[in-house]
Amino acid sequence: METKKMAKVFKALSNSNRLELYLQIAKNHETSYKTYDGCLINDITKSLNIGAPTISHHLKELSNAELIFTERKGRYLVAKINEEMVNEVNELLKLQYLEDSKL
Amino acid sequence: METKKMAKVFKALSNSNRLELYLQIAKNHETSYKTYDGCLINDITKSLNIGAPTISHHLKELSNAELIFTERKGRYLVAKINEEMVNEVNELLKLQYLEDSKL
DNA sequence: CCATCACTTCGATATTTATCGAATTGTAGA
DNA sequence: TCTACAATTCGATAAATATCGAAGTGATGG
Repeated sequence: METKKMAKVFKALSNSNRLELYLQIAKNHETSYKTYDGCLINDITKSLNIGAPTISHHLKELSNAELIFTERKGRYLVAKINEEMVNEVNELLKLQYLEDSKL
Repeated sequence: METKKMAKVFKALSNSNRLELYLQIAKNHETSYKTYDGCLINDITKSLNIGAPTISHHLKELSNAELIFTERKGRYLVAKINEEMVNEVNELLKLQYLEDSKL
C-alpha cells in the first residue's frame, strides 16, 4: 500500500528533534555536494541537546523511512538526503486544482 | 519554535488511516469547491474500516495540526483543507539547490 | 415527539516511542 | 599498542497514541 510507506515517512518527521536533524542534513546536503565531506553527524549531535544514543536511533528512523542514506567515512558518519523520496512526498502533498478539474 | 509546529503537522499525517482520511478530504476538496456540499465525513467513515470514534479522534488531530477546518452542516460534518498550511509544509520540504547556492 | 442517524465523549487497553545511562564496537592517531 | 573519540547496542522507563465499545448529544424527518 502506497499510503503505508508515506505514513512512515511522515512518522519519521513527526518528532521535533528528528525533524531538526533531518533539516540540518537537508541544509548541509547542498553545501556538501561539491566538497563531499558530507554532513557530519557528529557536528549535529553537538548542536541538538539530546544524547548520542537518541541521535543514532533517530537516524535509523530516517534511514528506515528512506528519507536519507548514511555512510561511514572513517570514524565519522555522513548523511545524505534521498531526493527521490523527498520529491515523492512533495508530489503527494501538492494540491492539484488544475490537473484534477474533472468537473 | 517553527519546528514544533511542523512536527505536529507531520505527526498528524503519520498514521496511515489518518493519512488516508486526509487524502480523501484533499481529493474531495477540489471537487466540492463549486458545489460546496463539501467533503462529507460520513462517506469517508464508511470507506475506511475504522470506527466512528476513531475517525472523530483523527479529525481532531488533523484539525489541531491546522491541516483542515471542519464545519457542521445540519447533522453532517464537512471538512476543508487549509491550503495555507499545506503550502507551508511544501515549502519546508522543497529542496532548494538553486536559491541556496551560497558557495 | 419519537426514532434514527451523525458524530462526540468517556474510559479502558495494548502498543509504540523518545529518551536515558551503561556498556560495547570500531577507527584513528600518538 | 594504547588512548580517545564516534557511534551503536542494550535494557529500562515514562509518556503518548490508536483503537474499541458503550453511552451521550444533537439534529432531521416522519
